[in-house]
Amino acid sequence: MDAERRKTLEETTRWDPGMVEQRVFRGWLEGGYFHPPAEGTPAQNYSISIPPPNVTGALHMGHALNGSIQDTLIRLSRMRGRNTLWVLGTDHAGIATQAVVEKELASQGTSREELGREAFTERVWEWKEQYGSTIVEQYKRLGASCDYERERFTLDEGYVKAVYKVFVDLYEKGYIYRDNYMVNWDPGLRSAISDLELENREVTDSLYEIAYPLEGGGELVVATVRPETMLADTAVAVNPDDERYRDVVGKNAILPITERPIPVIADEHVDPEFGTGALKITPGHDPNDFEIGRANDLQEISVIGEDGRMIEPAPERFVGMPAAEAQKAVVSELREQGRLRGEEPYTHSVPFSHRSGERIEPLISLQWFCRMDELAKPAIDVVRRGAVRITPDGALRQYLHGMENIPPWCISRQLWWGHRLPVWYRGNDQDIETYVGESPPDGEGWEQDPDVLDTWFSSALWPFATLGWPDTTTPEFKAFFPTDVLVTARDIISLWVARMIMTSLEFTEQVPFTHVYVHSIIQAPDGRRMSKSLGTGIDPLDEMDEHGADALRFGLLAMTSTQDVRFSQARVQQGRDLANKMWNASRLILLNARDDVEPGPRSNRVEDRWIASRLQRAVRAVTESIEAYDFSHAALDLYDFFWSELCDWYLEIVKPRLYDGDEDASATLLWALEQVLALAHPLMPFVTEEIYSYLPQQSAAALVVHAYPLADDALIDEDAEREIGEAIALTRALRRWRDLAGVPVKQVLTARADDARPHELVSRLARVEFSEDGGEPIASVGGVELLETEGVDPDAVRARIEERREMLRAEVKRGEGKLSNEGFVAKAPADVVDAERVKLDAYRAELEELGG
RNA sequence: GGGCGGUUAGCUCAGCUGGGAGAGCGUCUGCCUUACAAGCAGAAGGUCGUCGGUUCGAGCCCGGCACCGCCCACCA
Repeated sequence: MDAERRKTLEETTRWDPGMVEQRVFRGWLEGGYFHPPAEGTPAQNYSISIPPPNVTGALHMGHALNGSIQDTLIRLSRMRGRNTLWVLGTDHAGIATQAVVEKELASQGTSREELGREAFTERVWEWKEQYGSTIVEQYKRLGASCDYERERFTLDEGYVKAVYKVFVDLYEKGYIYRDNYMVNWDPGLRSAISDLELENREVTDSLYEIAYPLEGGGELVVATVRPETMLADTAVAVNPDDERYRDVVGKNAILPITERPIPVIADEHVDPEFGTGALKITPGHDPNDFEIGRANDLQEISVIGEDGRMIEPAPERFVGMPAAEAQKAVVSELREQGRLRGEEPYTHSVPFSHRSGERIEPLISLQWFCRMDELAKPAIDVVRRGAVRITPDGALRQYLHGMENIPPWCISRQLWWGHRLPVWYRGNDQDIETYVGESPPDGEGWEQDPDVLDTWFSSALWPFATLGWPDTTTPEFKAFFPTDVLVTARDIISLWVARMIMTSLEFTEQVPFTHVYVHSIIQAPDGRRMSKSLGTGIDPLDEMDEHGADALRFGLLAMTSTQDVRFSQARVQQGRDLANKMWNASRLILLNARDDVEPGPRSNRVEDRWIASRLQRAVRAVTESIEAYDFSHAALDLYDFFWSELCDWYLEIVKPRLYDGDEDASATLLWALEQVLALAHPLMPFVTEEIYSYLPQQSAAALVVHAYPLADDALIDEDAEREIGEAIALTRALRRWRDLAGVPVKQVLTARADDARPHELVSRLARVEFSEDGGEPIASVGGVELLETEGVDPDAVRARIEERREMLRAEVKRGEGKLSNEGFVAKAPADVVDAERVKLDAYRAELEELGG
C-alpha cells in the first residue's frame, strides 16, 4: 500500500459514501463489467429485464427497492461467473409523458392543438432527449449494474417493429377488433383511459328520486345521482323477484322531459333494498347500465359528448351545456313538473382520472379491443405447471384470479404520443374500408387511425422486444431469452406481468421468464401510500445523499417482506452503520495485518478455526436467503455475522496477536475479510468494492467480478464453535455479574476456576485474573468462583445471589412439574424429555452450590 | 359484496415441520477501553388482538368474534 493510501485509511475514521460512490461506479463502467458478451445459451447465462421506468419518471422508493433486489440477484450471478445481463430501458409512458409536455406548452402559452400533431410529437422527442436520462442516472446512483450500453426505449426503431408485428398478427388471428364499448372517458385528456389510471375518491352528491309515469296510469320512482343522464335512459329495471313491481314489468314508462316511452324490464342486478328498488337504465353513460343494456338488447343513446358537454339527441335547450350545468337544468324542470320526489346528500366513491384529475365520464365510443380469454389459457397453464413460478403465494393467487376472468382489453388511446395504430381507413362512415398493416395499402385515400396504443401494449413485449425480437437471430436474443426472473410489485401483476406471459407464449412460444418475484410495496411510515400528492413520499435520493447508496439498499432489503411494509428510516441507518462498521473494521485489519502472508484459513488456533467455521455458516445462510428471495434475512444475517461475531468477538479476541504481527492472525483476518466483502457485495456494492481495493493481495481485478464465496463444509468446526461459544457465554456471565455488582470497569477481579477451561480469552475480555488462592469465594458464576476483591459491593453481591436463587427455584419447580406430567413423559419425543431432565439437573446443581 | 393478508416489546418487523419469545430503533446504567461515540459493555421491557377447541404441550393447528390493510367487482 502506498503512503498516500495508507494515510487515507489512517485518517478516514468514518465511511463517507459521497466521496467514493461516484468514483467506484465509474470504475465499474470503465471495466465493462456490466456489458456482457452476447454469447452462450440462455440456460448458461443469467438475465433480467428491468421493469422499465417511465421516461418522465424520477426514482421513487419503489424503484429503489425494485432495483436493489434485482441488482443483488444480478451481482450474485455475475460473481458466480455466469454471463449476466441486466436489460435497462425506459417506457414512453404515453399519457404521463404527453401530460408533462402539454403542461410545459401551457406554461409557454401554447398547446398541442396549436402546434399540430407532427410538431407536438417532435417536441416530446426533444423533451425525451433532454430529460429522459434522468432516471437512468438515478439508477446509477443506486449502484444498479445494468447494461447501460444496451439501453432500450419502447419507441425506438426496433421496438416499434415488434409492436406493429404483434398488432397485425393479433388482428389477423382475430383477437383484435373494433367495437363500440363503454370506456372510462377522461374529458380533460379527451381520451379513454384504463381502469388502472383512475383513482376512486369519496364524493358527496345528491341522490334524487324521480317519478316516471307509467303508461295507463301509476308511476315508478327511481333514484339517481345523475339526473341529466335520464335524457339517455332506455329502460327502467326492477328486480324480477320484487313483488311490488311484478305487475309493471313489460309495461312502458314515460320518460319525463323527453316524453319518450321506455320499457320496464326485470334484471337481477337490481337491488330491491336500494332506494325505491327501481333503477333507471342509461346504457350510454353508466358501466353497469351498459352491461344490463347489452344483456337486454336495449338501445344505446349518448347525450354527453367527448368534451363533457351535452349533445343531441338531448333536447336542444340542453345541448352544449356542461353535464353539471345540465344536471341543474334537468332537476329544475323536474321540480316544476312535480316529478322530483326527493333529494338527499349521498356519499359514494367516484372515479377520477389519475392524469388530469377530472371526473371520469363513462361514454360509449368506438375503440379497438383485444380479446384476452384465449391468450390467457396457456398463460394460466404455464404457471399451474410451474414453468413460470410466482412467489410469494399471495401473488400467485392474485395472478390466477385475475386471469381466470379476464375482460377484453381496450387498447386504443386518443393521444398523440405513442405507437400509432397500424390501421388505415378509406371511405366515409357509411361505407368504410379498414386495412391493418404497417404501411397503407396501395391506392389513394387511405388515412391512418389517429389513435395510439395503450402504453401497456408495448410493455407487454418488453422481455423479448428488448433483445431484438421479432428478429430471433440476434446474438442477444439467442443468448439471453428467456430471461430468468422478473422482479416487480403486486400492483401490476395483471396489468403487466400477465400480459408479458401471454404475448411471449403467443409470439416466441416460450415463457418470458421462469420466476416472478413479487416484493413489498413500501408505504409511508404512517401506513399510507407513499405519494407526492399526499406529501407522504420519501425521496430515495435524499436518503442516499444522507446515508449513502449502500445504506439505502441494505435498509430496503432488510425491510422487504412477503407483505407490504412501512418505510423504516431506522433500517437505512442500520445499513449506514454497517457500512461504517465494515470500513472501520477493515481499517483495523488493513493497517495492522502483515502483507507478507498468504491469506487463508490455515491457523490451528481455536479462535481462528472458530471464525472460519462461523464464516462458512454465514455464507451458507446469506446465500440461501438470497436464492430464496428472502432479502430481509440475507441482510440481517450478514449484519449479525459481521457485527456480532466478526467485530464484537473475533476482532476483540485477535487484536493483541494482530498488533504483535502474528502470521496466523493476519492470514485468517485477510482471508475472512476478503470472503465477507465478497459475500456482502451484492447487497452493499460500494463500500465493499472500495475496501477491496485496499487489500494487499487481490485475486480479481475488482470485487464486482470476484468469485462469490462458497460455504466450505471442511471448515465447519464443531469443537471450536463449542469451545469459543463457552468462552463467550462465560465472558458475558462475568460481565453481567460485574455490572450488577457495581464493579468498576477497570477493576480486575480475582477468581478461581474449578477446571482449567476458562480461557485466557475470558481473563482478558472479562477482566478477571485467575489465581490458585484458596480464600473463601464470595460468588460463583458459571463455574468460576469469584474471590474477595477491592471495589466489590458485598450487598450487591448478596442481592445478586438471592435473585439468582429465586430464578433457580422457579426453574426447578417448572422442570419438576413438567417431568411429573405423565402425558409429557409418555408422549413427547425422547430428546425433548431428555433435554428437560438435563436442564433440571443443572438447575438443581447450581441451586445447591448457592446454598439451596 | 367477493377474494387475500395482518394483529408478537414504546416503534418497525422476524419467528423454520407445535417443545422455554427475537432483531434494529427507542429507553435506562456505566464507559471518550488507540478500528468505529454512526462506538463499547450491560439492563429493563411481551397473559404473542379476543373467546373457545385440538394436544402431554399452542405465537404457530381448527372455529367464532373484534379491529386494520390490500386486491377485485361495484349499488343507482
